Amino acid sequence: MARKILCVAEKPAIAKSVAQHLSGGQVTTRSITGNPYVKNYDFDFNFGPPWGNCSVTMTSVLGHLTELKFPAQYNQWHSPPPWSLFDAPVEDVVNQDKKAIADNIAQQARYSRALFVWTDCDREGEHIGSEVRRAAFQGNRSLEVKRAQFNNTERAHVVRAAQNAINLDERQVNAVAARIELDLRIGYAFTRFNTLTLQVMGGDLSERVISYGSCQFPTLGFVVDRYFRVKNFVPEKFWSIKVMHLRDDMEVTFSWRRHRLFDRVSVVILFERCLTARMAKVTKLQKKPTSKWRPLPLTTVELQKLGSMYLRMDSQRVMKIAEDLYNKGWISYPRTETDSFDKGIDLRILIEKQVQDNAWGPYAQGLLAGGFKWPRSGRNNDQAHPPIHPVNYVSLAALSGDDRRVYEFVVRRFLACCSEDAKGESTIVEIEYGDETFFTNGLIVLERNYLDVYPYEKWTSSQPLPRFNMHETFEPTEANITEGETTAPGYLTEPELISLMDANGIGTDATMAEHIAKIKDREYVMTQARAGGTAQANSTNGRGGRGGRGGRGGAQGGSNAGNGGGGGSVQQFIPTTLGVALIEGYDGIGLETSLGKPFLRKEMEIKMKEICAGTKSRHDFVQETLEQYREVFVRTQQQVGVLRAACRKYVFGDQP
DNA sequence: GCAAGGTC
Repeated sequence: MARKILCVAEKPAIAKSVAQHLSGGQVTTRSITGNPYVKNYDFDFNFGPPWGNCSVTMTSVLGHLTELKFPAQYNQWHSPPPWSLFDAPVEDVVNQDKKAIADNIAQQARYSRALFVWTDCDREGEHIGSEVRRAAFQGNRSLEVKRAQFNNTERAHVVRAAQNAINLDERQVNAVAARIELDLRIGYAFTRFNTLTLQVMGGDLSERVISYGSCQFPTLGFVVDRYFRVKNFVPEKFWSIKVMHLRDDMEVTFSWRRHRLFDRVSVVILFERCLTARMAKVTKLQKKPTSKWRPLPLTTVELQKLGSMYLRMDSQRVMKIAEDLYNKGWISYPRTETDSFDKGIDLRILIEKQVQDNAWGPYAQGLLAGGFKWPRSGRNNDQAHPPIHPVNYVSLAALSGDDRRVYEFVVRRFLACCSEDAKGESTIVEIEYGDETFFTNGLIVLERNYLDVYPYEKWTSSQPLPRFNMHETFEPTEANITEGETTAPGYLTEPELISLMDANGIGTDATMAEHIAKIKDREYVMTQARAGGTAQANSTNGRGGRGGRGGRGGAQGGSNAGNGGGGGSVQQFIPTTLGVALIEGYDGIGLETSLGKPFLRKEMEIKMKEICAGTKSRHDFVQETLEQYREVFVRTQQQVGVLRAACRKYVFGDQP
């Protein structure tokens, strides 16, 4: 065997399954000294030209290998002063707990011709690849470095990746290197500044760390923003017209096309015209097929949102359980942005494994017997992992409490994805009455399809509608003016917060739950059960004037959550006085790029993409961004009184 | 005593 090649994956599980596939099962496993998780796998593989048949050692890291740090002379908080961290030297060091892993790589590199990087195909993965390269060069400077491109560990795909390796993408490496540097400098500088300038105010502020992070602050900002919208909400009166008609012992309520108006006099005038007209006329009678779309393949963000909505677990708990289920081999990798299945994956085999279950087995059987439909494709693909799906069957009896509920959700969601949409027939009856238009909807659910295996969503037939004829006229049984008042939105719930973070590029699928936990831990926010225990998100905003059958039907792809089991009430986020003071303080500094808003972080994300596209250099990006934050820093220092005033007002309750 | 990002 002429050549030896070293392969390094991002995590042990990938190293193991890639080794299995490439070796065809002929593999020797060795433990390494100093780390219980990482293993070395030895086998032979033919990489094709120019490498040919090689002896391979496949190993892994555990995520990032190195960490960026300030030198020891910057360890004190007071001096050198916080602002010096903007251009202090930084050094890239191997974490103490990763030392053994780096040494293993260096050692294995010593007799290798080439290093093949098998980290995840995303930006962070590319950077981890560069960290691996550095470790390998410690053992062998003349190593050739290649990168395997793969986004799942299906056998043929892995073999193809091994035989078509490319080079590391230095642009992606640079983009991440810049992010790491910026997060470190800015995070440390503002954390020290906040803590030092506010702790001298004493009292409740004297002992705490008042951290700033490019993700934690915008996350807090969302919570505070909603809090003020609730607090400052002024109810507004509105009026509407409701028409009722009794026919064949069925009572129909027609809703007003205008929905509602905020001016009573206008409504009275329009209403009187209706009464004067006396007769209503059917102007539209439409029956049409409608459907409720089956869900998309499951991503991490969606799992976290729905876990909170359907299972009443906070996002950190859901992720912890999902990781557990993954490590035990029941479900696929739980951190993914991908919401479409690769054409290469054999979904039927995965469905077959679920046939043995008592609860959903028969449904899975039905899919195999002809009900199967290839899942919808969403727009997101991280090019690294497939959507979350069950990979092996485990009986619910073998799982405990919350594990059971998460596994069941993942399975049902997967089976629902592979099903037909629910089908129904919707009827719209529209009438003209005076100068106004009113309508009513009817819905008959004809085929439940995916809903049979996915009880988390509800779609039910409405009360039957009596028969109407086109152009017929009739005198409505009753018509009156209804009155209502807009209601305040609720405080932010976890699914809403995750949606906001996702939409604004705050954190990644793997870290969103951590940022939320962090601002709780720092006592910037607290959670509280929503009074009344109603399940739904907010937006009960002004339903006052709507009548009976309105609003049903045709809820395509909407997120109408059923309560889907899992009692308890929704948790909502309320900022503490400190949380409010920080956001209001920073907003009060008067820069449009307040640290409490997501804009700066969003801009960072855009510029990282530019680096990856080759239209911006790492150096320019770092300098520009540091300049932006330095300006915020200087202004904040000058106007530290504003920040302190906000703390006096909220934390100490002083009257301004 | 500080960040965010990987993963166990």
